[in-house]
Amino acid sequence: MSQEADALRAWLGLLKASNSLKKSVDTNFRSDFGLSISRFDVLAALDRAPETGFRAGELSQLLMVTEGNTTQVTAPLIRDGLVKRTKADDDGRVAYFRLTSKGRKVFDRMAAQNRRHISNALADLSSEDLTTLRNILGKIRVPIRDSVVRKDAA
Amino acid sequence: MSQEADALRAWLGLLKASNSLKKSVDTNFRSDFGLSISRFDVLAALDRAPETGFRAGELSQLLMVTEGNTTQVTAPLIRDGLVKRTKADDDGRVAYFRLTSKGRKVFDRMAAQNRRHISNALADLSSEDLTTLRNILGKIRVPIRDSVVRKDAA
DNA sequence: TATAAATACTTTAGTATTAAAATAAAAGCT
DNA sequence: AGCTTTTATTTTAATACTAAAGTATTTATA
Repeated sequence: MSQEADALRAWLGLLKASNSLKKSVDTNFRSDFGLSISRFDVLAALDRAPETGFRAGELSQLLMVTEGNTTQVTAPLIRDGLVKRTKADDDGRVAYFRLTSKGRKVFDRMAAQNRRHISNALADLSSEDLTTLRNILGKIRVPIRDSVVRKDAA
Repeated sequence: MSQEADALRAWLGLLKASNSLKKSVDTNFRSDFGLSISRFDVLAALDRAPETGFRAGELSQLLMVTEGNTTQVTAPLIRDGLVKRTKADDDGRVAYFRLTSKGRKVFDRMAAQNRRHISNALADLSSEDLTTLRNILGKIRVPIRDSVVRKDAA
């Protein structure tokens, strides 16, 4: 029965570790590049896109955010010339997003700094720790919400 | 040198696990109690407060958020009668926050559901996994930002 | 081929958050 | 007692996010 308590403690530890490291990454990005971690995430996703870029929907799925969020987070990146938004010529509804060369340059510098930052934060973890961590995290099963209102409760 | 890559992968796994479980907890809280995870966090902190409650500053520290945030997150809880805000009578600047009995009742139900939810999400982790996870997470050292502008750079 | 339905995205309204400015009260000089 | 500084909290302006409503555009169908 103490499994509940142990699980809860582990979860709180997970949340705390992730929050504080994330906050530190964000602070660094903001002061060194004037960009938030969310904007960095967009650049990182687009860096792996094909020539044509990603559609808004694809980008949202990769970033695990709503499409409305994608529209908004990309806006300042477009304004600042790091991302280019193009309308598909075969379907007027579709928008493609891709990195500009300026965007790629900025991303490369941010990514390099981020690798160092994270590597430093995890320096006390052995190579085995890193593997173990990933394995354990992989065992977490996020509960699917089952209480979705059934329209036809026949 | 591939430590950097391994560390980065572990970090991304950590972020993903924590984000998705947090989102699922939040979704449950909202649909079952109409409260966000942030508001639950306030109730949880106040549940452990002494009779007098916590001051705004103490609460902020515990929650690891700014005082401005505390003012705002508590506002709707006060409006809805789950939290009581009292001015200290010996120091006009200080505000104390504590749970009302209604607040405590709501918290108890939320906490119970949360324990089940988390326990379920971590059901595949052995008792040893839970310990190992906490140990590994404890090895993470969040980098202190050293670039603070020194006013007297003599 | 006109209209209905579906799709792709953007906009809007609201919550959560921070940093910085504003407010108010207490404490420390002189 | 009257300034000045410090302390405690709130308010304001801005970013990030979601859900739901709105806008086009395309596809299906009668």
